[in-house]
Amino acid sequence: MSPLSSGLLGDLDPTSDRAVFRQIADQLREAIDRGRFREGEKLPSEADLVDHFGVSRMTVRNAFSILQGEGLVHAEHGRGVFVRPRPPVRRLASDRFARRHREQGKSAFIVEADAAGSHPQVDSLEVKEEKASQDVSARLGSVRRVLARRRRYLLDGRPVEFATSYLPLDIARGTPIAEPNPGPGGIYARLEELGHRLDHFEEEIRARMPSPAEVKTLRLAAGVPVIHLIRTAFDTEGRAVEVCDTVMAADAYVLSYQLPAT
Amino acid sequence: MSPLSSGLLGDLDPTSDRAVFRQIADQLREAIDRGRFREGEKLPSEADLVDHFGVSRMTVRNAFSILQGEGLVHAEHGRGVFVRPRPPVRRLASDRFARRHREQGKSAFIVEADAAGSHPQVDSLEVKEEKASQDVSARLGSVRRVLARRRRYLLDGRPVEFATSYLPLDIARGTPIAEPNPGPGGIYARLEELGHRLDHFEEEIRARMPSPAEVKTLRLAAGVPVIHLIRTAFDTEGRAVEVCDTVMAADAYVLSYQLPAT
DNA sequence: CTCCTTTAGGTATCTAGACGAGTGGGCGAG
DNA sequence: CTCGCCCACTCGTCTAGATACCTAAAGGAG
Repeated sequence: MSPLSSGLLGDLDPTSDRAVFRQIADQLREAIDRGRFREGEKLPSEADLVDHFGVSRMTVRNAFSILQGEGLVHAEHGRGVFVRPRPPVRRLASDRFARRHREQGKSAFIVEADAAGSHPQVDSLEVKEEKASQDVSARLGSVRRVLARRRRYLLDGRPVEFATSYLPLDIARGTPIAEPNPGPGGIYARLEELGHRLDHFEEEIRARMPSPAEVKTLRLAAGVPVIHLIRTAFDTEGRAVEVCDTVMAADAYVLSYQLPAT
Repeated sequence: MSPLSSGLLGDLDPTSDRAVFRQIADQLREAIDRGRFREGEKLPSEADLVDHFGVSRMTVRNAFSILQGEGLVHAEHGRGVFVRPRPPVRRLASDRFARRHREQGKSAFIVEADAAGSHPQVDSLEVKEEKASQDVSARLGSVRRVLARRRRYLLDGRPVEFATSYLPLDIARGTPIAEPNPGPGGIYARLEELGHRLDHFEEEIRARMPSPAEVKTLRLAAGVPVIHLIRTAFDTEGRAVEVCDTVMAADAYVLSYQLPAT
């Protein structure tokens, strides 16, 4: 019964080359951008728009699917289509692996989330030895088998990233690193105790659309890309001692780096 | 005419809860992942799949639209649907603004692309004074108006990124920085000549789906996110002397950073 | 008052078909 | 042999339903 309170949306331009469903998407997008619909607010229903624009339902759904692909809205079965709220983001500073942050007790993720007032969780822990992929082997310097540590991170119940660390067996086997809980300061603290003093990290960053498996693991909404980060840790002798492969929900992160100008 | 050479695709599972169009998308995705269809290769036409699976055309199109959203395939009007080739990527190293790279002559982008054997172009140059956005003003330390330098970068004819640099007027006005071509070494070289010795940069990285305007400017295919990078340059006195806002086609870039472990 | 059922209003999926428009190969006219 | 046209194939857009299933609120049974 909401006859689309007049003024929110305009009319179609039948002379335009632009497809009708695109015009509808354009109008909705603009209305959202202008704040006519606020975050979390319900958009007009498909039926409302069918009436308003005098088009068939598929055309309206087509328009919505564009906006979904852009990550602007999300549909809830049986409820409606809503403006997607921007979730709070986690900022990753480039000094997040500084030694001083390791001295503490808990893992970096937990400490940081607690400080930000969120409720952190770590999940689906798995530690096992396995064959190194070609890529990991190349990064670690031709290792055949590795210790893999898999885990998923959640913030206030929402999965935000999952990561796998790979370590050469000659370093990790039989050490606390091979335990589910490696102890205070995480595996970097253990690596240093084992005599592998860390020198620097190298991070490679890509962004892409998630695979279906990633959508499931991170419970991603439509139109949310992932940030794929591959970090390699080097000790003072120049040896790569760990590769960490991380996939993050892009809408939950801002990465921050400092570069010297020299 | 191509009755879908048997074996490439299987059958539907009518007992499955999974929607038919998802099952079709799953099969196509798996076939692509397994290399049954190679990069650039044409997938079966909509009509082929309608015959093969015995479903309506909209159902097949729905399946294709999923794969398009994942960035796996792209459709060409009148030709077919093709496996999207992975374009060559540009690697951005974290030392790309090191002073030694500035001494040369040409801009960083040109030098680097030439070295990689590609044909670089810079485009849609615009230099003008304007009101600072709230965000830019905050980053530059409460400046009201700024000099904005806009440009777009292309590699072998393909747009890969566009960027806007913002500089405080008291620094840039009346200098070569306000010229379309700031001269060898780019604006960072000019800033140092003007006495603003650069100390470090701060980069903030986000990934998201592009706006329609960004799709147009970067000629982005469906299912390709953008990397949004905001760099702030600081001089040795701790003053922010430039903010550069860059939007990159995510499928064309790998960013690389070095972090100290100390 | 609580709990279950009903029902109205949403979206999800699917069908069947129509017309438009871009592409590229074949064929006939010259 | 060459050029231009036509046609088959292909994706793009749109219509008009039908059925399924989910959600939330109203109403009735206990």
